[in-house]
Amino acid sequence: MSPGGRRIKALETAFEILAVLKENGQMSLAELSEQVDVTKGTAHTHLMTLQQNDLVEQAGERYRLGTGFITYGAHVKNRQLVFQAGKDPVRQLALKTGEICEIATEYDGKCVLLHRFYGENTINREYQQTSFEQHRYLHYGATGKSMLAQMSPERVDRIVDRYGLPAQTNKTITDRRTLFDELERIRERGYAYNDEEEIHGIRAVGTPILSTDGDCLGAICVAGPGGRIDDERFTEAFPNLVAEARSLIEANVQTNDFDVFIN
Amino acid sequence: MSPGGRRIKALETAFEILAVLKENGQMSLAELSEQVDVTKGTAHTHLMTLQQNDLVEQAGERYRLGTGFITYGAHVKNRQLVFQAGKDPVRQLALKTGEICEIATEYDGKCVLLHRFYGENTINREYQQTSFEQHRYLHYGATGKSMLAQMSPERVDRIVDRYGLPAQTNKTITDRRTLFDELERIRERGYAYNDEEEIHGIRAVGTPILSTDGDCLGAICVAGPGGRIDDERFTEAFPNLVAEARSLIEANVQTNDFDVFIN
DNA sequence: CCATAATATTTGGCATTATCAAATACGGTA
DNA sequence: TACCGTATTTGATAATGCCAAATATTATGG
Repeated sequence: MSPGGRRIKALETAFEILAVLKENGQMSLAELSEQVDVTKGTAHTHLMTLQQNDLVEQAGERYRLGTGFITYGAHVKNRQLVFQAGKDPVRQLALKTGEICEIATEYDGKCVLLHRFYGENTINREYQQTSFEQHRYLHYGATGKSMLAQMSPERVDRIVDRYGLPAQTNKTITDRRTLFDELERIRERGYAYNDEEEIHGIRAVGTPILSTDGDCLGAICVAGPGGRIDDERFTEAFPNLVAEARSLIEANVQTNDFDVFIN
Repeated sequence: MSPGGRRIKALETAFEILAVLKENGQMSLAELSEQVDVTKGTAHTHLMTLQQNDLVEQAGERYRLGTGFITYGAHVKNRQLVFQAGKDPVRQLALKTGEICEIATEYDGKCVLLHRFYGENTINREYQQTSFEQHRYLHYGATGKSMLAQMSPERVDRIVDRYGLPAQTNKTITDRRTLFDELERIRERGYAYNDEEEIHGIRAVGTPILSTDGDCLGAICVAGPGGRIDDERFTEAFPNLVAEARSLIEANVQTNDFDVFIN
């Protein structure tokens, strides 16, 4: 992951500042310089440079992350093939099911949530926006497991070695053997279940999105509370709808019927 | 804007790299070092540091911006009061009108698009995702003008001095006098129109969102193609629906019925 | 109104290091 | 195998990031 070589130390200091700001929301210069372990003067010069580039903003005496991240983030998201090809079909999926639908991709062995669409059944604060704020473990959810199922066993092993299989609920897969069996079943079925493995009471059905030459571009899922998702929807209706969306998206990927590199 | 003082030069170099990468999408080391005007060695060390922090990723011999921006961006977005308070009402607005609805805020005299909700009428690629990738001029649209209308004349003057009033279509406001008149009318009405001022064929109705003590937190709007938005909807239905959403949001802001700093 | 304190900001100087230039390694091609 | 065009690493040094201390700012209380 981190191939030996030099690093720019000043940049690493800046990253520490950004990480601490993300952690704490907003901080005074004194708090910040204490946490990051640099003098106030140093922290100040860094903050000024970051501010000038919109990655930090200052409200009174408090510093926090700036709106520049929003535009950079949008750029990265918009250049994800699976998002470009998937946004319309997945939006349709959310409308049809009335539930939450997500598009995700994988980076560095973790799950990156790209977009979430809300169907009409979904109510206020049923889902945490903060899922976007950190990459999640792949073995937690339907999108993650869909993507794991597309990887070589060696790659899966390496990911598990690196991150382990921490539990999120009492149904989370925490055992390597169980995980490999599950991935096998996902490959057979073509889609993945998540039955309260990440959040109590939440079920989801997901499927990977493959490019023409078989690369896994990401995954999609539909998710909702168990109260609204009975076994019929969970095992019949949703898998069919998800498969349908997948076909649409993969057709989009093939025809490239969208602009990936528009400016 | 840039209060005198020192800067971290290495950080500025990193920002140049990020900006060039955003501009060009993806680049080889050679291209990049040429554009940024540093040696390949220097660029390489920077890229390694950026990559280690997920702000850059490497695909073969090409570098591009990384998924770390997505998580940082989500963090910033989720901490915007207007987004937390507005997301549910504006989603409802999109469902009711069937059109596109947006939540935006202002930073540094520009418009920052936070979120866009799609009603069922909206079709594939009707709107550019790239609006998220850069801050837009405030005088272009309904959200921007709503926010301008809440500022002091001095502040508006300073913004116009700084950015000018560039045209986007032949209906864009390009004259300071006209702008001030328009802002006055917006204040009287309580909402702003955008009749093809930003994009040919697109009309929008927007309104600011104010905090309890009168600060402007941001703005919302509903937008769609002229073909679907006749004068009745434009001047009657939409203003009412937008006003209704505004009331809901401002009530949310007051009661703080959401978690801004959840983790 | 001044004194006090706690903050942010600026400045001087030195040790660290970001940078350049050049050498090396790597990957594809003929 | 030799070649060429990449990326990557390395050595040396001029530049600068950093610390420590000085100054400015802002808020608070008597």
